[in-house]
Formats: sequence, C-alpha cells, structure tokens
Amino acid sequence: MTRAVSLLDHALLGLLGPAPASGYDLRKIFATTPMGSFSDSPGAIYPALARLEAGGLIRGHVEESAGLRRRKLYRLTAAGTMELRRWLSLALAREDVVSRMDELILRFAFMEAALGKPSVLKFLGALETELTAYVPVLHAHLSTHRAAMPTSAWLALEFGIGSYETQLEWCRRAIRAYEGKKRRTKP
Amino acid sequence: MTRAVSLLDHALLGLLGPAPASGYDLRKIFATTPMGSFSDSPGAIYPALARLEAGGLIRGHVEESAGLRRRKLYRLTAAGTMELRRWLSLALAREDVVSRMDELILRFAFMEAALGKPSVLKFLGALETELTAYVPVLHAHLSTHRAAMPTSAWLALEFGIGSYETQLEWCRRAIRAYEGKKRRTKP
DNA sequence: TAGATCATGTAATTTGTTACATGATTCG
DNA sequence: CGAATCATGTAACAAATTACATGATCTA
Repeated sequence: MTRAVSLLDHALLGLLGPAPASGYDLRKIFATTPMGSFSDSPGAIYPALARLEAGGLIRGHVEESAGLRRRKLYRLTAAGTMELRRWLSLALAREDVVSRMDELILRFAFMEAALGKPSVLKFLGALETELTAYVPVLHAHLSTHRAAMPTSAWLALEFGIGSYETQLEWCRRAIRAYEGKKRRTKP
Repeated sequence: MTRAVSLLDHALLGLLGPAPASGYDLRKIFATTPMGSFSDSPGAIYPALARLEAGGLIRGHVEESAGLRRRKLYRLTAAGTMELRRWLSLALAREDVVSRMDELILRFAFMEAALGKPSVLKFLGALETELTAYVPVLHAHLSTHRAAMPTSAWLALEFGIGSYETQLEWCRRAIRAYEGKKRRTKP
C-alpha cells in the first residue's frame, strides 16, 4: 500500500541518490540549473521532504558541525533506493512521449548513476522506437487538417512537430555517445 | 481587484474567443488535439468555467433546441474579451522563454484571431530576440560545466539546448510565413 | 552592528485529481 | 431495450503558491 509518489518526489529521490543534501541545497538546484522546471519555494520542497520521510523513503538528520549553520541532511533509505530504481525502470509508452517528455528526460538524467549504462542504452532504444513511430503520426495529422486551420494554429502545430523531430535526433546522438563510450570503456 | 486568472482560464478564454462552446466541447479539445497539455477531466473544466462566470469574464446560457441534449454554451463577455487581449498583449521577458515556453506558444496560437497579424509579428520578433540572446547563454553554461558533469547530465542539458535552437529556427520560419502572407494579402 | 544570505518551516487559499453521481439521447 | 456516448456536475483528497515567521551566521 505504498502511497503515490509524485514527479517532484521522484526528482528529490533522484537528486538524493548520489549524495545527501539539505532542503536548501535542493531549492538552489531548482532555482539555478537550466533544466528542471520545479518550484524552488519552501512551501513545495519542505512538505515534500516531510512526506518522503514519513513514507520511509528518505531519512534526515540534523548536522551541527562547529561554525556551520544548522541544516538537516537527507539521504535515501533502502526503500527510497528501491523506489527510485523502480521508477527509473518503468516501461515507456506512447503516452509518455506525447505528454510527459519532461519526466522521461528527468529519468534519463538520473539513470546512469542509479542503473548503469546498459539500462540507459535500453531506455534510449525504446525512446527512439516510440519517437520514430510518433513523428509520422503528427505529420499525418497536420497534412489532414492544415487546410482547415488558421495560419497561427498550424504554425503552433509545426512547433510541436519540430520539437519531436529534434528530440528524435537528440536521442540518436545520445545512443551514439553511449555506444562510443561503452566501446572505449570495455573493448 | 480582478482576481488571478490561471493558464487554464486563459486557455478557455482563448478557445471561447472565436466561437462559443460548451464544457464538453472544451474537454474534447483538450482530450483530442496534439497541442495543449491541459487536463480534460470534468473536475478541472467545470469548476474553471464556473470561476470565470463568477468573475464576469464569460457567460453561459442553456441551449434547448429540439432533439438536442441540453448543453450550456459559454461565450466571452466584454470583460472577458478585454482580459484575453490583455493577456495576449503582455510584454515577453527572458523568464517566459526559460520556463513558460508552452504559455507563449498558447498565446501565439490565439493571437492572430484576437489581435491581428501586426501584433503576431511584433510578438514573434520579441521572441526571436530573446531566444537569440538565450541560446549562447546555455552553450556557455554547458562548456563551463561539461567537464564536471556525468555523461547523462550533459546529454540532458544538450537536450534542452537543442530544444531552444529548434524553437529559434521555428520562430524565424514563422516570421517569414507571416511576412510572406502579409505581402501577398496587402501588396 | 546592520543588512544580506543561509536555513527551515507553517498557514491560508486555490487548484487539480480521482472517483463518483445523474440523467438524456442516440444507435444497434 | 440495452449499451454507448453526450453532458454536467460534486465531493474528498492531495498538492502547489504565496506569504509570513523565525532565527542563525556571515560580511561590509
């Protein structure tokens, strides 16, 4: 009966995977890095951390080194590590590509550290398959409806299609980057 | 003392701009069109419509034509039209490009019908300026931090950069499309 | 020592999600 | 007639936003 774990929760688990961090550290990451459109407001982060701790996925303990401000460092528990790995291992469906691409990229960003390179390559392969199948569907939709659409509407649609094409190219580049790396690492 | 109007509210105003529609119509639009990642759940749409009506931005009246199911058609009030135009006319800032690109595209999609082509061209020009300035910032960020990043992290960042480059190209294509159209229409 | 920043939290309000409830009408 | 779909809503709950509150420590 594990309760639902939101995208923010998973982002926090992913960030806590490699190294422990405080609520303030996590807020700064959301506020200053170009990726991740999570809110850095205390009213979002601290309750989320409290939820995760109540659910047994992380544990925080106050650090009181001399000359430092008191801060609560959180780290993953065994259950938290399992939940992170479960989320990262989820099979990817068409629906994810259509409307949850940001979540897929987030999973990708955490994946190498938590699951290793072979899992990343499998993930990228599945993503390439889905994108390759989806892009023509969008083109078909556009060419069917274009005549009946105002200029701005089909340009907005073209915007979406362009995004998916770029994502597909990126996906292929990423696969090459990982395969090259693998070969060099384990000849 | 106009109360806050959310993105969903604005999306509804934009859709009601050209033609009146029922809650069910709007739900279907969110459920079936490729763009717009709004929820089509009744628990989101109907309360939003009720809010907008309470705020005086739309007005609904029940349609009871013979042989048709009863449905409540909403249309913009004068205040609603003003609010839509105000939202569409907002100046665009760096911050919008960084983390609210979806809202900008939504505004673009509604803009021609509500404000006319010259406004669209001004909007696209401002967007091009912001994107042209922002892309190099991202490249600089990547080349500064790349050495210290794991492969997956810089690939995720590259994903983001690629998205913005595509958006910039799209923006320039859209400007050409609108300028070409304008010339042909009014020689 | 005053102001900035570090650091954690809470409260009120709004909003969205999920699930349920209800009834009319069309179609096979 | 029964099932699917049209059509509108509500209730319980979870979550985010905004604003406030508090206090320690660093720096000018």
